[in-house]
Amino acid sequence: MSTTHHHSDSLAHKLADSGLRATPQRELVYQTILARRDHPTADEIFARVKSAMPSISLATVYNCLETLIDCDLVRAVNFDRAPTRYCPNLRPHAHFHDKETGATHDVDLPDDLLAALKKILPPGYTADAIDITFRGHAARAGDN
Amino acid sequence: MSTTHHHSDSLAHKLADSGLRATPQRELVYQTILARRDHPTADEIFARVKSAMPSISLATVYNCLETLIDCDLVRAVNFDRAPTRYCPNLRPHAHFHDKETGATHDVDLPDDLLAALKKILPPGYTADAIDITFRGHAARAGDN
DNA sequence: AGTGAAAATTGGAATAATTCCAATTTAAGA
DNA sequence: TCTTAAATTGGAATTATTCCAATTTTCACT
Repeated sequence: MSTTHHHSDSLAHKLADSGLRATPQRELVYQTILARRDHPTADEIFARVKSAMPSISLATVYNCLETLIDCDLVRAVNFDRAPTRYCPNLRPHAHFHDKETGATHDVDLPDDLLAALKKILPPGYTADAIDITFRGHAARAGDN
Repeated sequence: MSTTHHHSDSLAHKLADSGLRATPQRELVYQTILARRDHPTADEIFARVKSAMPSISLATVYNCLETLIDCDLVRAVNFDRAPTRYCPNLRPHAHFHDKETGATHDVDLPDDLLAALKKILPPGYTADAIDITFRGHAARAGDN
């Protein structure tokens, strides 16, 4: 009925498609990533999830994340050597990493640009995935 | 006189520009990265460097790499959570990571594409750097 | 050439994200 | 209900990297 419900269903289906089970831990981790799309780390997800399910372990959070990634429900995002962050945006997009605030924003990637990118590959090379990360800063209110 | 010599000079100059010293360790690490542009890890660089200078330590290799990066002589390249790799190519380029062989190739990035990429940022966002990584595979000789 | 201060190197300990593992718990089907 | 495979759990292990304190080197200035 609710939007949340809708997402749970899609989770259950996607898991079933891969022959996996829809456990409470997996649902919770998924809903938590969906609730605030701020690219949390595994530790942050663990912290958020614990209040609703105090018995969950960090290992399980890692396991769930791996499962969600395998089912293409979540993407892992890496900036340099920093802890991996997790992103529920499945559309093709780049990431903007703000050096000053540490925040991460999604930047939609137009189809034509994606196509242009693939064209710069030498013949014989096939890209299954492209990761694009901008690093910089956003003008703050008051900047001029 | 030699090409190698030329590079050493540029190293010394770039270091001096930043008020840093051109030590034998820094020269050697830099020459080693330049000798085979195969994006080695710190451990690999350490192994290659030890034969010419057995007394060098891994900590020094890390220190030298950090220095070279600060002087813009070398770029750090990260693929997912794998160990950082080091790249002496200073021109704007993307990286192609071959899943099958593990090899990394540079892919030159045309100016117009770079410009097009910067245009997708929302107003107010400024990118100081863009990292682009393709993951995929290269057709092998014999593939059809 | 000699000296002193700052910078660089070194080995080893410390850190931290992630993975591994063996034991227990849970779930789904016969 | 029973069986079996899958999932979860806590803690140990791994590993790239950073930190640290002690030593060595370098450079500028006499």
